[in-house]
Amino acid sequence: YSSPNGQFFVSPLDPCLRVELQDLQLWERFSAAKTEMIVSKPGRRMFPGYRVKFSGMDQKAKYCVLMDIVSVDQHRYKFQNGGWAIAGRAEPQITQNFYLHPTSPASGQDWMKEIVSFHKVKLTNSCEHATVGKFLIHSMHRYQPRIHVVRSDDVSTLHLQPRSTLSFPQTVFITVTVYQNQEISKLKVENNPFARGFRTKGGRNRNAQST
Amino acid sequence: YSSPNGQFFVSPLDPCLRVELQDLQLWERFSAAKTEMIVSKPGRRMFPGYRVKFSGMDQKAKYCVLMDIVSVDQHRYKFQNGGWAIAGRAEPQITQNFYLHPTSPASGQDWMKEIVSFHKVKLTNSCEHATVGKFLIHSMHRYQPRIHVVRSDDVSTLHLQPRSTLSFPQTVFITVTVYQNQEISKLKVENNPFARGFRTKGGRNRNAQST
DNA sequence: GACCTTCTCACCTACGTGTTAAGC
DNA sequence: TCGCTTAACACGTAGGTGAGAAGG
Repeated sequence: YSSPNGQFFVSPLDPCLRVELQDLQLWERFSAAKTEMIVSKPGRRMFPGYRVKFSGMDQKAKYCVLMDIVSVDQHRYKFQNGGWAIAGRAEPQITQNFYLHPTSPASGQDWMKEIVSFHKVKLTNSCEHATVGKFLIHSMHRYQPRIHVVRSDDVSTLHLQPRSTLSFPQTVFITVTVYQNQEISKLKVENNPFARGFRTKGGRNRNAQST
Repeated sequence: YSSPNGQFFVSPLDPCLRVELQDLQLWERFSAAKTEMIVSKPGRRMFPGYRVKFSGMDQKAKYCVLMDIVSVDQHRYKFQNGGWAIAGRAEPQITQNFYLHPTSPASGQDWMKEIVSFHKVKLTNSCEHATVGKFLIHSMHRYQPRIHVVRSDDVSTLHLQPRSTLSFPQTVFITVTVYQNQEISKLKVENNPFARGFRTKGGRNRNAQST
């Protein structure tokens, strides 16, 4: 279902619909080093932020857009000798929790007008802190963010309706409470504006993805 | 339709519904000095923030809550000799633009659970900057914010459905681009946390309304 | 000890304030 | 000149960073 470069996704349900992952180069640099995302009690944003662009929607039809994060496999991982290794069976997967993008419902025209951003969602490992916009997931597990598109403006019956589900392999990540791979923390510091305080005095990368 | 102290409002459409203005004392101190609100091109928040509390809703019914801002009279005003005076006819009123509270639609139970805040809405005098959550209004005119409650979860037909409309006389204000009355700017500085930098070194009023 | 989590911190981004001076 | 608007500014609030120490 993907285009040659993996940037676009096509849904069998809605063959015209196209979804394009933003900051693709950045995602691929992280992915090549095995992306890590911090998970914390109060919740931590993802970096890079999850942002997509839609095209091929019916301009006048109404759509809802959702996001969720699902397990990629049944393993628990550990970082050992500079690499990731399997370290036993996964914790039982927590019930999927969909996050409805606050623009929902909106017309295809509105969705396609500008980039749709999920950069404010947070990852938490604490049930008590798991409120709307926070995904409750386990540390040391591999996850995949996904996008769901539902052609409807009835928010109350979304779960009953057919949906197009799309995911980008570049966005798979392992959750950690502290970064394990120095290459990852280096990429974070170099590209996340909020971590600018940790950059070496060189002063490059002033134009990276803004939040 | 109001309770003796003007704090509660009752709708003929839904006699059980009660709406209570928050920060009533603060609003009344501003109102006594003739409230001014800054209107700017990029948009300016109101202070005090517009916040209400609902009670008497049907716990399980679905409601949408909207806000708008309407002209109080047909005059343009000017500040002269320490007071406000009429200075000609009003500019033609701009088409009413409803702001749907992002919690909509939600159950009565959800609406009554916590204070419903519109403190993030902004006032602008520029068509180009008038996006969702911004009210386009004229400077030097008098306005009244209002709340609308619609018993429905169908966002697409809200304008066709019966609504309960409520307004608090304490929240009437005159728009300005620069504060005219020193008493108003003093009240703003003393009570708005974001203006703390302009307070005299006394350090009082540390516990005023937070945004 | 080994491994992972939690807390606190300095340092940033982002943006809400009234004031002031310049603009029209 | 007068009246009003705009833009730049210093100074706040609010909250997003990874590092490092402490805890389990």
